[in-house]
Order: sequence, then C-alpha cells, then structure tokens
Amino acid sequence: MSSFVRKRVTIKDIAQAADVAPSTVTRALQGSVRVRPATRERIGAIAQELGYVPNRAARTLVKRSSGLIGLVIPDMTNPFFAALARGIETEAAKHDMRIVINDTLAQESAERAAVRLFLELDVDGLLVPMARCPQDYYDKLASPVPIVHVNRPDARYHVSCDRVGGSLDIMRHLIELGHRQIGFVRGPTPPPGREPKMQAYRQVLMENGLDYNPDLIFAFDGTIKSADRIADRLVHLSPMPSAVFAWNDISAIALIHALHTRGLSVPKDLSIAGHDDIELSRLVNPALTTVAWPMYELGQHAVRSLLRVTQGLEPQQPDLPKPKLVVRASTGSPKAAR
Amino acid sequence: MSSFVRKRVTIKDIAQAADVAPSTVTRALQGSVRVRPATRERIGAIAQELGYVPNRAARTLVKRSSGLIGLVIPDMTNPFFAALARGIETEAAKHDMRIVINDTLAQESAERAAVRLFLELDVDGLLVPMARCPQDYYDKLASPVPIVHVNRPDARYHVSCDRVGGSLDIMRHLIELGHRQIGFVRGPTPPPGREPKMQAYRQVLMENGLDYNPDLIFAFDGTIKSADRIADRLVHLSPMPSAVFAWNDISAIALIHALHTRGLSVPKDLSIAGHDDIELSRLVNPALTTVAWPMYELGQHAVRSLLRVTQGLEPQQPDLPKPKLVVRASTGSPKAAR
DNA sequence: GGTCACAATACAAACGTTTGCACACTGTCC
DNA sequence: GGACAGTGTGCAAACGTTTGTATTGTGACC
Repeated sequence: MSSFVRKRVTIKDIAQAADVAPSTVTRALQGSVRVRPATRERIGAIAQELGYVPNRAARTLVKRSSGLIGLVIPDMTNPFFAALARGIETEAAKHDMRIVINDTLAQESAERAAVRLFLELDVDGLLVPMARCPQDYYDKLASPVPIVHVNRPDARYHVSCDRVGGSLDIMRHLIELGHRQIGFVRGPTPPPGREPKMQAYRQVLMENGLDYNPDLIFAFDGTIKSADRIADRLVHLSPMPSAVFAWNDISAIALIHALHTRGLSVPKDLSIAGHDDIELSRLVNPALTTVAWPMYELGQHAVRSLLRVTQGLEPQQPDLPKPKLVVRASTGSPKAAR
Repeated sequence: MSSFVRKRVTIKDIAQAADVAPSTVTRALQGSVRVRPATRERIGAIAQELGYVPNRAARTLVKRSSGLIGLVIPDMTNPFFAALARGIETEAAKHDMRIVINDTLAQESAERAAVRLFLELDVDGLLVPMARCPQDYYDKLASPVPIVHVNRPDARYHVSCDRVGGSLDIMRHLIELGHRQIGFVRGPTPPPGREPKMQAYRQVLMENGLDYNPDLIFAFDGTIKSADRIADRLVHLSPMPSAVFAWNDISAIALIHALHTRGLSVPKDLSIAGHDDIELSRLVNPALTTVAWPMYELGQHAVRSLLRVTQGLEPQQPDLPKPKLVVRASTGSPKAAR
C-alpha cells in the first residue's frame, strides 16, 4: 500500500523495456551522438514513463565525482550566512553543481562531523566559511577534495575580504563622534590570534592615545541572555562607556533591547554599532550603524575558486568590494558633548 | 603539490597493509564479533593512520540505504525555519541519521530540483516543510522513499500543528482591543485553498459582524520593498485600518519600519501583529505581538514520523504544544478609542 | 560481390563496499 | 587419532552506473 516500498527503476529496466542494451540507455540519456535520434527519443519517453531517477551513488562510484559541493554553514540562525549561501548557490547552479548544506551550530565537533560526512559523500569540493576548527585540522586532512575557506587567510585556498578595514571604520566613526570610552563585545570563543575586530578596536584606541581597558571587553556567547548580562555589566560600570562596538548585528540589536528595558536610550545615552549589516538592521529602531560585507560576492567567488582548484588551476584572488561602513541611527555624539 | 589529487584510501589498501582480506576489514571496522580483537585493533590503527574515509556511494549502493535524510528548506533567510531545522537535526542525530539540506528560495522549480537531488542521492527519507509544489506533484512521485511534510494536512504523511488557532487568537486579540478596520497581509503566492491565516481572518471578521473588504488585503512578496509598498497603500487608505495582521514577523517588522519612516507610530497610530515569533521579534522596538509555533518540536516529530514510516509503521500523530499568542507592544487600542 | 568505412549497438569491466557462503584452523571429546 | 564444534578469515557476487572496446548492420564503392 505505501508507495515507498516500490523497487527503484534502474537503467536495466529501461533497457529491457526499450529492448536495447543498458549502455545504449546511458548514452541516450546523456544525449550522446552515438545513438540514433529515434532510439534516443524512445528511451527518453520510456524513462519518463517509468519515473526513472538516476542513482547518484552508482554514478559517483564510477565517475569518481559526485557533482556535489559541500557547504558547511556555522549557524543557520544567523541571516548573515544566508547571503553567503545565496551567492554560493546561484554561482554553483551556473556550473551544474549542486550544493548540500550542513549546519554546525557553531560547534567544532559538528564542523568535523560535517566535513567528514561530505568527504564520505565524495563531494567535488568543500566550502567552509568561518571555520571554527583550527587550521591545523584542515591541513592534516590531506583530503582528496579541495577545500576553500571563506575568511580564513591562513588556509591554503581561501576567499577573503578585508577583515579589519570595516572595523577600523566603525571605531574611527565612534571616535569622530567624540567617544572616548568605547566598549567592545567579543564573539563566542574566538580562535586565538584570529580576532581582527579586536585588533581594529585596539589599534584605533592606540591611534588616539586611549588606553585599552579590559573592563570594557564583554563576551557574547550568541544567546539573547548573554546580551542581557552584558547590558547589566555595562550599566553598572562607572564611568559607563559612551559607545559599544558589538561583534555582530544580532548581539548589537539584543544589546540595544536590553539597554532599553533598563531605561537607557540608544544613541542618546549610549551609541551601539554592530557588524554584518543583516537585513533587519535597517528595520530595527533605532536603525543600526554597522559594517556591510559583500557576502553574496564572497559566496560567488568561493565557488569560482573551488572550481579552479578542482581543475588543477590556482585560484585567482578576486577584487571584491570593500566592507562598507553604514552609518544609521544607533550611533551619535556622546551625552556629555551635547 | 596540491593535496587533493591524492588517491582515495580504500578498504583494499587497508587490507593489503594489514595482510588480510577486504571483507575482514569491513567487519573489523563495523565492530563485528566475527573478527579477533587483536586483528580488529590492528586494522583500526592502520585505517586511522592511512586516513581512511569510507565511501558512502559504494556503501549506499550495496546497502540500498544512504543513512541520509533530505531536508528541503524553503527559505534559509527566514529564522523561522532555523528552529525547525534545529529540531530536525537534534532528533536525527539521536538516530544516527545525517541531514542534508537544500534551500529552495521559496521557488517551486527549486523545490522540485531539491527533491529530485535527494531522490538521486537515495536518501532514506525526505522532509518537506511548507512545501510549495502542489500535493499532486508529491502524490505522483511514487517515490521509493517516504516523504513527510510539515504543515500540510492533505499529504499522506505529515506533521502539523493547529494552523488556524493562533491566527484566530491574533484576530480576536485585535478585536478585543477595539479594532474594527483590520488589514491583512498575505504571504507570497499562497497555494490556493491552503491559506489558514486568511481563513482565520475572515472567520473572525464574520464572527463580529464585520465586512470583508478586499481593499484591506495586501500582498507581501518577501522583500522589504514590498513591505514598503504596502505601507504606501496603507497610509493612503481612508479610512486607514487601525490594525494589520501580517503574514509573518519579517513582514510585520518591515511594515512597522516603513510606517515609522512615514511618520506613523506603532501601536499609537496603527497596531501591527505578526506571526512566527522569531527571536528578533522580542528585540525590535516596539516588540512584536505575534504567534509562537512549536517549530522545534515539529521538527523533532517530523523525524520520528519519518523513521516510523521507514520501518513500515504508521506514524502516530503527536500531541504538540498549541500555537500561542504572544502579546507584546506592537498592538494596542485604536486611536479613536483613547 | 567482396571490401571498406562508418554508424549504431552490445559486451564486459570497473568503481568501493557489504555479505552469504565456503574454507581453514584450533582445540576438545570420544 | 579422527570426527566435531566453533571461531576467524577469504572468496566472490552484488549494488547501478559509465565507458573502452568489440561486434553487428548498413550502404557505397570498385
């Protein structure tokens, strides 16, 4: 009764129905010239009628290529990665490649599992944006498939855009507005040494003769609760910083909300800047000052690079649009300056 | 030089290195009892050392099962589906199943392509939340793998929660607040006949002796621009509705923003309610009145149902938490009533 | 009418695993 | 010491496809 117990239709079934050899069926289905048009059409019709679906496992086995690209997404919840995925998907479609996605919940173990699964699936290439595993892990993999990273300049193959410039812009923007006490919200478990935002934060402080104060550094773990705790610490600080540069837009928006519930107004009492420019950042109130990254383009280039590597070519570093400071309503002059 | 041209390590390589037959290697790697512990360990060590990764294509071929579940996600951009995916992933992990995801950009053609890809991959089951293709398409598929839908009660196998109740609650909430002119924002190309929110909208109007006015129906196509256009139409309406029930939270948030830029205040001038209760809805200003759906649980149950069907059992309809009205700050009494 | 070229099709091997069955080896019992 | 379990290992077939090579069939040419 249930339909799914039905046996799969194979090429042999078609061959039998069409009274030809299996090899003729493959060639016909692939549009090979070596088969008579009449035969080809007949076979096509029969395949259609029988509801034939080719078996990728078998094909992969003999062709030693699955036609698949594995995409390891850190966090589906974050709309930041959606744009990247879109770029990847559209570009992949142009080259007849299919994308399979695996979510890692931003956990190292899940990232490993995802990579492993894709290797098992014999993907033609692996795309790993914002990898969490140490580079060491990927180096040791010695995998038979090329891996292209996004935003990891220490990887063998990678597509990256300027990771510091946007943050410098944000910080300088805050300084220009007159802020001198600026807080910084770090992301969850940043890999040591790879914290460009923090770098930019310190650099701009230094440029302006300001001291680095560890009390103004807050750790965001990705949850709303954590933003709430940061707000708590923030309001009890004295002097309270007049501006905060947050890890990403989500944390910035959550922080603004947490401050509002504590009776503080943004940007009147405190300026908040984010990073990523997700779609919603324009829509919240106050609209968020942030940095826009060319995620879509990064995704496209990642696929192109991957394909070049697949063909044994060296990927060319594309000239991507630079990250761009987007000034909106969540930043303003500090209170005292008014 | 490039690492990815290296030949794959196969079971035969291990067999040769360990001086046993390939079959022994498989059995050892699967932890079969029929192989001596010493041999098993030796083989395990060699496999490790050689960096062996099993070939899923080959395994799938002979076992006629890939251990994969295909998940067709309509729109990765929408955080609404992230919760669902999370539920699905955690539950699947419990049963040693891996999830592969494909994004359809909410397009019918892409949905077909995704389903097709998964069939080619020989997935053990297919999960299709909020399918866009007509049910007819799935019925005709006669696929050899079970397909479980989410929120499509007319499908052979499906997991659904009450699709009308929450919308009724929203509408009654607006009525209770005193609203009589209520607008409705439809989703992008709703499949005919499957528009429970619209149903609820009309039902509550009728319950309260209010006329259905087509001028108060707006079409949202998923883009921010579209929300902007709706706002435009809205403000030029006279009388302007005092409340709007929007298709989802994204459209509601975008609409609120568009109204703000036109000098209108929510909920003072206009009440807006959404649907889905995405995480950000709590964080925007004003916080959004909306309906929370048990997406995570739906995802879990979807996997459980799928596995039951795989085993030839009838899935049991779970008792899911009901959708829940969440009243926040974006709805209030109409202006005139103040 | 025999040879030739060429198109269309068939044959068979291969891809990397799994698994039923056969086989070899060990030690135990009569 | 020979039959007998019982355990560990090897052999070979199978999964569904692709593809290099062999084979057949067709017609043209001398």
